[in-house]
Amino acid sequence: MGAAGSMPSPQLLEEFSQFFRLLSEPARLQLLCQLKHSGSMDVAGLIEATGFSQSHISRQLGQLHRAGLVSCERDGVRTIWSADNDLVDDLCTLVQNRLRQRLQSQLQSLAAG
Amino acid sequence: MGAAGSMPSPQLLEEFSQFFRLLSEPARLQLLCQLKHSGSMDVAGLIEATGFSQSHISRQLGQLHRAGLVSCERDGVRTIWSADNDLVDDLCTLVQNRLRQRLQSQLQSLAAG
DNA sequence: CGTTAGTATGCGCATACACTCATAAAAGCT
DNA sequence: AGCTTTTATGAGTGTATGCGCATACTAACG
Repeated sequence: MGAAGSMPSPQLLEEFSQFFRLLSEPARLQLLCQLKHSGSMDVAGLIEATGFSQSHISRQLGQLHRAGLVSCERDGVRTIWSADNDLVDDLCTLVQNRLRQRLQSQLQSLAAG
Repeated sequence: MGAAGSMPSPQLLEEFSQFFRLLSEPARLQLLCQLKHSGSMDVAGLIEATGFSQSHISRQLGQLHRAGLVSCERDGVRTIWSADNDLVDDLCTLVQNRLRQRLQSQLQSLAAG
């Protein structure tokens, strides 16, 4: 019943949704996880690991970079990318817990019903 | 440098991104926050609060319902909707902290540079 | 039944964006 | 200077989906 916190402003809602949109693309999420997993990689490594095209990877990394989720340093002509923080991991962990919890309750209601 | 956790499976990545996609739409996020804020509402109230069309609200609530983020109970011919858990609030809080932290560091580098 | 009120859905339009190809820009080597 | 390698970007295409209009379904009440 009774309510709780205050409503976020429209601008904040927009920022939230923009951020979540970044994570709503499997390719971007995969790139992020790959960088987390391997520490830091160049684009050739990401092409090898994901099978995506060079231009696709470059664009997705650009978006993640503008959002501050990855950082890069140039090594001569190459660019070495790395994941920048643990936020995405934390978000995924929360979501995964929720998914598990949901499947468990579905399992229970299936057994009970 | 050294790596950390293991890579999520492709299926899990797909589930994560599908979930985040749900939150990547300002309209859905607004509906969720409105329900959190007001406790529970019927569609008429949501139309009033958001200005969206009835069909739009019905569709978005349908998506949120399938994901288990909102629940509904029928009161005669009307349907009363309510937000189902705190996951989205927790996610938004994490993202908001990150946004604030990022702006603060930008502010610092502006003052320093 | 018919009528009315509330909700879900088929259809269409417009826009956003992932993805590719081709090409430009950047950085090193000779 | 050119030549090579690596990354970024302009242009185009196709698909997904937000959103509204109209309509069909569902449930109460006469």
